[in-house]
Amino acid sequence: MPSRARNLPADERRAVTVATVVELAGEQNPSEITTAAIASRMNLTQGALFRHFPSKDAIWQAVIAWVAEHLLARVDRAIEAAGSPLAALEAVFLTHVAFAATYPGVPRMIFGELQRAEDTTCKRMVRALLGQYRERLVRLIEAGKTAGEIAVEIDTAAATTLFIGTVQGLLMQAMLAGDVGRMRVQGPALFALYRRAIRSMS
Amino acid sequence: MPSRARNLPADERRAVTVATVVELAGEQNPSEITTAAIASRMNLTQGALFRHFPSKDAIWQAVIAWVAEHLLARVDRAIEAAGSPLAALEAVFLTHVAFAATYPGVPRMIFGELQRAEDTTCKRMVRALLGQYRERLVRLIEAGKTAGEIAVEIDTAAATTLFIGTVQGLLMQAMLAGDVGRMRVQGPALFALYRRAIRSMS
DNA sequence: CGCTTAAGTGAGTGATCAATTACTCTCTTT
DNA sequence: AAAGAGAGTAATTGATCACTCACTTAAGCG
Repeated sequence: MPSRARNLPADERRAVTVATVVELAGEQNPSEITTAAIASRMNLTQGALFRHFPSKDAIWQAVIAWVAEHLLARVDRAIEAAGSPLAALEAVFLTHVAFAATYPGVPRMIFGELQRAEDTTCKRMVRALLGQYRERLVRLIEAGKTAGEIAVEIDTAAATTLFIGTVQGLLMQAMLAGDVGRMRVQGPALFALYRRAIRSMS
Repeated sequence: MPSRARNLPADERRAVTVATVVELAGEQNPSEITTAAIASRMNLTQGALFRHFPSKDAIWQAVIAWVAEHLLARVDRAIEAAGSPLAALEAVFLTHVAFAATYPGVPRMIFGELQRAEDTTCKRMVRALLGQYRERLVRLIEAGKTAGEIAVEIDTAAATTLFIGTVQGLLMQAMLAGDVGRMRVQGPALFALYRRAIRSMS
């Protein structure tokens, strides 16, 4: 969202920068996004960015913080609105898929950070985000077991890994086809399979 | 595998180069591997690489061709040795996981290529590889349906996506923990969940 | 209005990287 | 043993990138 307004206050400029990076990451390989490209999209000179961020890495940290905040907020809202643990899992799944379809750059960034070998601040932030996400899944799966919706003999850790992998598979399919919109269409069929994997045999 | 021999014949040098890139990709972000780093690992000067490859991109193409050849060969061997479609699916799964654990750089490369937005030769090769892989999965799942091992009401396309996603989830878990070895341990539990998702209810 | 402060400009700088090139070394073949 | 071909060296080139800085412009406030 390139604003026409000039001389934005610092916090707004930072927010616009984050939004711009998310937008650019949806169009190209995140690791190839240059500060010049970010600035150009914002109708700004490249040097101006460094008035608001001490380094390019700081920009990435701000972006990841934005993602963590918004994704987890949406997930929590989906969980609250659901009537049962299994319904909540489905709502989280569809929320996650919708988020990825809305901001296709986000999964690309997450992938990119994870495949980095060194333990950077960004990678640690991504790891923390996934940890919190996984925490919520564990809680739902355990609740589903006591509610009788999910088979008690299921390995909870494996079930969370499969949940994330299910989203992942959908994402990879979409990246292959270059069509993020199809994710929303294929999502329900994939979750149906996931439900078969974990449901109790009543 | 840096060879001590100097002045290798061209085809051997190309093979060593591919092996070196696969090795390096297991240690660092593939997109950050420089021609200087490859050469240095081979005890060679950077310029020498360009005697054998016209460009850096050509090196990547050779690496992806190597991956496609070896991964598919292992998968096909696993399928042939299995006694039933469902057993073959499990064998493919474990083979894939073992391959990723042996060459941790390979999934990193695949991810990296897929998240590239432009339609490069490398990305097309990765897409072709995944297409052939998916073809084999479709064949096994259809065979499993007629054999009564897999529920006929399953969406075959979704089942292949889930299969790949299952491996994917395992990989992401491993990349997060920085421990590729644990993949082999957690593999069976994950495939058990996948089996629950697709098996027939006899 | 005038002054202060924050935001933005635009031309750098040094580092890094893929690719090139002129030259040297090392095999193989006869 | 001589010679030619192929493999490797080492220095270089041009492009790109993150980051800097002296200067200019705009916004807000008494």
